[in-house]
Amino acid sequence: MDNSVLVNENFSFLFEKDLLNEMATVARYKIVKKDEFLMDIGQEMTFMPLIISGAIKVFRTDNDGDDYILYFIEGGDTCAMTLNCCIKGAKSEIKAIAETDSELLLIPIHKLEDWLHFKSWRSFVFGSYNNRFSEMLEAVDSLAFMNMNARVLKYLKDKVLANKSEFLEITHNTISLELNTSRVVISRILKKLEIDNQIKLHRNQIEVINF
Amino acid sequence: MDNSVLVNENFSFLFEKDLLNEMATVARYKIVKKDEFLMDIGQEMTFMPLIISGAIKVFRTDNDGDDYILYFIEGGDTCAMTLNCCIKGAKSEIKAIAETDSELLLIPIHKLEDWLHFKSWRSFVFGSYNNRFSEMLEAVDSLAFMNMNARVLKYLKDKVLANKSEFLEITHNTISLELNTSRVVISRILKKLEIDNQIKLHRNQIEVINF
DNA sequence: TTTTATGTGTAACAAATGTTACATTATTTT
DNA sequence: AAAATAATGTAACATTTGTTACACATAAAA
Repeated sequence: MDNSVLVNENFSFLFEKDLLNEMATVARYKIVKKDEFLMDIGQEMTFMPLIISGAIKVFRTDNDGDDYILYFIEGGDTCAMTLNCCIKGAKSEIKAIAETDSELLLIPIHKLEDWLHFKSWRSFVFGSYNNRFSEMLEAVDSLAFMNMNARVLKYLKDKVLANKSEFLEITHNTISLELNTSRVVISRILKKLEIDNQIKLHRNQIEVINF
Repeated sequence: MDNSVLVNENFSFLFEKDLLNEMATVARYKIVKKDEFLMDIGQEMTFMPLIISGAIKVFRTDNDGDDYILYFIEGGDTCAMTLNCCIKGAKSEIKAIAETDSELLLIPIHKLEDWLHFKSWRSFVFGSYNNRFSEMLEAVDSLAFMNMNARVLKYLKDKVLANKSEFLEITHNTISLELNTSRVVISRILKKLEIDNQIKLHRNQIEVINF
């Protein structure tokens, strides 16, 4: 399948015709497998990823290497940090990892600015910023206003959306790493959620109920 | 003092001549006093505030009306949430209050998009997004990785920068409201910081030492 | 000047979250 | 099949954060 078909099939509802044509000539198609790194802290970006299918998870990492998950990005969207990097030639402040096998369209970063004369591109860029900003606010909401119990449940529900499945293949330990807490805390909370009939626990799998 | 002088005196180092001229014709000068509201959650924005002098503090509020301070914005900057609102005609997701008496230049929101053909405006807009995004990340860092003790100290130091003074006129109760905790917790931590020689406590005033 | 409201200090206790330790089970490796 | 590894369950305890209660000091209002 050539770029032109790919671009038109996935983004014709988002962008105007001239932009789609330009995109087809400069974009590069890429497949990333689950858990593959897209971007790490301090890394300089050379492209903007547009997500065709799948989902990406975005983390913040502290000096000790501890992670905290910020949000998931799904199809038809892009990562605002990349947007920033484009303009400033700066380094990434976040870490992005494929949540599922995903298809991406990589756009050279200088195109971000070049394409601002396209109305649809401006809407897309500012819309993406807006979405990322809202997700950052949600991350703050969780941390500032919710207890661990509610945060774990929100994490699971967000993950269901990103994976398009109520059956999550994940271990308690992984959850504890992504929420920067300990495995025992997570196991305790998950057990409470199970007794409360919100999830069902299996080895390596959590089923989210009544979603 | 007319608008033209005002705009040129404060933003000539930031924007190109043509843009400064356009700005002078549409901008409105406004003074806000300490603790005055600039923006509330759910409110629709009709202008972008550029900060000439002073500082603004930005909060997130939950459904119970509890606040959490996100960051301070200082001179020569603007609020990214306003930027979002411009494009989407959306409502504010944050609350902004004058931290000190401040001078603002109010720009009608549709200008955000109109002026994107100015290189200096694009840099400013994307730069502002970038700054706001970094500050959101800092807010997450505090919440996800730091204990209350460190968060209070960071809050005080940020406040020193915003106020350009190591003598902060503030009560323990106000701090507790802005960090969404209780007054007793704050008093306890402040006392520890004082014993630790990082601050000095007075009635209605905290002095931050060795800044 | 008396009264009232506000700000701060601190003890005692409660609740939430984090840690250590170890048992049990399932899976993978040898 | 036996041994090693990984995932989960759970008790006991430690630490951090939040709550209640009250004393005392200062400032503002009557």
